Amino acid sequence: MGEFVTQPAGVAGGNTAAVSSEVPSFQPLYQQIKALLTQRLESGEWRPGESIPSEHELAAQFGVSQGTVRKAIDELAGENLVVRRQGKGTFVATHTEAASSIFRFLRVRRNDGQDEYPASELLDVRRGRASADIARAIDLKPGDGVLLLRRLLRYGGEPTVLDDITLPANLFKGFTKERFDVYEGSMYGFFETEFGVRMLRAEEQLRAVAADPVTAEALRVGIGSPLLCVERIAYTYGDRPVEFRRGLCTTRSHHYANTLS
Amino acid sequence: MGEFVTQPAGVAGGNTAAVSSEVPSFQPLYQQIKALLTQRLESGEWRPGESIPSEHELAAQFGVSQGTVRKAIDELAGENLVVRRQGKGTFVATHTEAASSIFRFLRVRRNDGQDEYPASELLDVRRGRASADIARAIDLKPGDGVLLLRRLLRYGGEPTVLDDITLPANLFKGFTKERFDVYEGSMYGFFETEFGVRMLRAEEQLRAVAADPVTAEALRVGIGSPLLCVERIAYTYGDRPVEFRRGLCTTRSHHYANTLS
DNA sequence: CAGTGGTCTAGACCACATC
DNA sequence: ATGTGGTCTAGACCACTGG
Repeated sequence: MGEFVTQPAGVAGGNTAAVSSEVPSFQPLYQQIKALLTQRLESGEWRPGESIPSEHELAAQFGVSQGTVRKAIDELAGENLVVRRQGKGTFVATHTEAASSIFRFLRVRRNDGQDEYPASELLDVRRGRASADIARAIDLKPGDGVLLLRRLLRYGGEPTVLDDITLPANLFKGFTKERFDVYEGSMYGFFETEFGVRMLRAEEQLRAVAADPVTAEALRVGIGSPLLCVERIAYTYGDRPVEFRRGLCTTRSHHYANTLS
Repeated sequence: MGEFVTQPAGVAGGNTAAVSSEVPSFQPLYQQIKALLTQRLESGEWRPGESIPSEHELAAQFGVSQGTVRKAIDELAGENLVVRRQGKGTFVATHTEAASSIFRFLRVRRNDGQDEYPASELLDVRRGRASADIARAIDLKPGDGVLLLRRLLRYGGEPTVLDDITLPANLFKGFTKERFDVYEGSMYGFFETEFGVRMLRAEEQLRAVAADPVTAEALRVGIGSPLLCVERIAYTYGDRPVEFRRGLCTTRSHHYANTLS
């Protein structure tokens, strides 16, 4: 046991003597384990929805106690990289499940409180070059190839959100409207299964804007009507940004829900 | 040791025999400890900013191991009821600290990314009766006495957010504009130190609306301009709602920031 | 039944803060 | 030097799932 250990194992905190001015200057064992697991997750060693080895087995692999592995996995579960299921195992998180996490990246809700999953219609797929703004947002060079999607969300048939989505072209080679239309499920589920791009986290900025003519027609509101503007940058492993999205949303019979805790 | 234990201690999971159809049918020891600690926190046994007993001492009091107390406190810290400080102790969370948690309930940021704490001006304090809507929102009976505050937030002198705040009158007896004006710090800090009401969690609904004449003048925007409308219900211990708030926000040079994770 | 995650213990030692 | 939270261990037992 312990032959797979690539980090100073068995040290139990004895690694105080950092060479020079490093920021952490001390890293708990379970953080090292977590980093190793994250690496293996990112590498695709286990696919989304599959189970990873049991805590016991990982403990043996790394030559540490089960409690230490447990703490590492606890953090991964807290970051939604992984899902624990008692009695069954620990599974790589996936966007392709009807689990409760469907609304993790979808904050637009009906005012009456009913949970309704909207229908998504892809209106347009184009290829283009990143503007300076977009390039800065998703860490590209201006002029890099991007994919431009326009997408409409309908709640109960009512057009509610018009999204403009920008993706780095090199990560989504072979993207076509037809391929998306055939796919059943959420957009992030599509990205995950078809292109291996997993969205883990996102930051959003919300503003109120006046409806421009094109959006007004798509959402069936008057020109100049107030719309909620939601700009999102979504990140994958290593906090690398891989999507910029600008959504315009009618809030006649819907709202954006958020919890502060 | 162990004489303070009020729950089946030392059982180590042996409490399977629930009498009949109860929902949990089994509650981990650390959850019971957590419930006891929450109770003592709510009772005011320790005041905000004060330290609670050490893990070692609590373990002795409850007659359980330190690891079990630790897990209970971990969850309390996760819910921001309590703050851990290595080497110093565990402290009751407070809104009256310039810590990083100042922006926990303040999501309006400048577009340029600079963190600026806005100036707050209380424009009006009135007493009134709860409308049916408000009563439902904060769990009052229609006609119950409420406190109605109007408050303006300025960022760099620029009027940006106009808040209408409704509070149950019985929890805020003796509230006056003068008392607030004298107080230094955030509104929730004021509620906490002056009235013992601690806001722990909030739910918000965001919409885009057109500026009415009064708001337009206060925020120096044109009538009908799009404004971000933020409705909030804030909760204290036991998830009891104790504040309804409706804020209207210009998003010319500001935005509402949110992280999805 | 065996295998998995979940709880709990008792004790050791480390990092940090304070005196 | 002491007391605090933070890490780690080795092992036991429990709850849940599935064959």
